[in-house]
Amino acid sequence: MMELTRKGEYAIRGIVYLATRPDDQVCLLSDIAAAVDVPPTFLAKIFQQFSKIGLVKSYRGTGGGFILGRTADKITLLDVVEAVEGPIIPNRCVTGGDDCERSHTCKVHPVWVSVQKQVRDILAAVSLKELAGKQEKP
Amino acid sequence: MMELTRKGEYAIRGIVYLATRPDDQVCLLSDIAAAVDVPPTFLAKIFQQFSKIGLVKSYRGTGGGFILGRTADKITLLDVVEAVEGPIIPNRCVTGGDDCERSHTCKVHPVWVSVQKQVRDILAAVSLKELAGKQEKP
DNA sequence: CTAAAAAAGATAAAAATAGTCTTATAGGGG
DNA sequence: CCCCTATAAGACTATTTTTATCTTTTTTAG
Ligand code: SF4
Ligand code: SF4
Repeated sequence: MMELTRKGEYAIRGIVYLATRPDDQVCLLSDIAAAVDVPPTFLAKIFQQFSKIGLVKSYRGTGGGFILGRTADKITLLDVVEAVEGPIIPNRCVTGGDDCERSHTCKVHPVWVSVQKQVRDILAAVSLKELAGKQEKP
Repeated sequence: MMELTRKGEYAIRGIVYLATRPDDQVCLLSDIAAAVDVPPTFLAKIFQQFSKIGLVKSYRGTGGGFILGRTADKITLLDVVEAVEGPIIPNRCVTGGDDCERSHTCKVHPVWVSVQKQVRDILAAVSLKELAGKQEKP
């Protein structure tokens, strides 16, 4: 259970690759797709989602492509995963909107709250900077 | 992402209810299904899976039904969830069988290992006894 | 023998996933 | 202005998974 979809996996690979490139280099989608071995049309959809929420910035037309929307240390794995997979919801009672009428008395409910928090915390603690292994200015 | 399916949710509800019953009382599937508001035929499939791995013990024929396969304190949420949803696999590189050829160098891989461990630990720490709120012998 | 109850397997509708394809839009260069 | 390149957006499709239901078989108490 709880498996990341291909879309999520592709999303991570794509944006991590982008983070390894020089900060100001506009990257072609086709180059990214080839580098991380993802169907280009599928990756296009993913990057469109990134673009909408500002994770990446896109340039159209000749010389166009993608760069990160903010510096790599300000983008976490949680940002990336939630961008394409939606929020981390281990069960329907932890959507924030209190979906299950049993949740007030249910002894299982707090377990899912805990799972959600732990997973979010782990993913939020990892930035693209670390994943890309960018070297600091000397 | 990572949402428990209805099957998983139903499975938990069903077996937790069973754990609230007196230890030696054989319960009808139809009673359990009604009590936890799950389609009886669907719950039947779920309890068949439980039965196969010994989480519950089934009795066929007249007077038949289900009881827990072992005491409630020896059955964890992890047991229940994995019984019907399969192992906790946050990404395809943490199946145990090392599926992704990138996993040796991939910086993301350890994150999924960590997620998997945390979730498993949380679920394994909760037993049906706690969930059922069984009272101790005085 | 018979009625009750779970086991097993076949079937099926609905939803999610994993893509593909086509058209529109924007920008740069000649 | 026209053409080439590149992303944006939306329609479309195939496959897989989920969520069941139905039917037949097996078991067992009485
Ligand atoms: S775990 Fe409890 S609160 Fe959450 S969906 Fe299930 S019954 Fe409802
Ligand atoms: S996170 Fe890394 S090791 Fe895991 S599947 Fe993705 S590329 Fe492979």
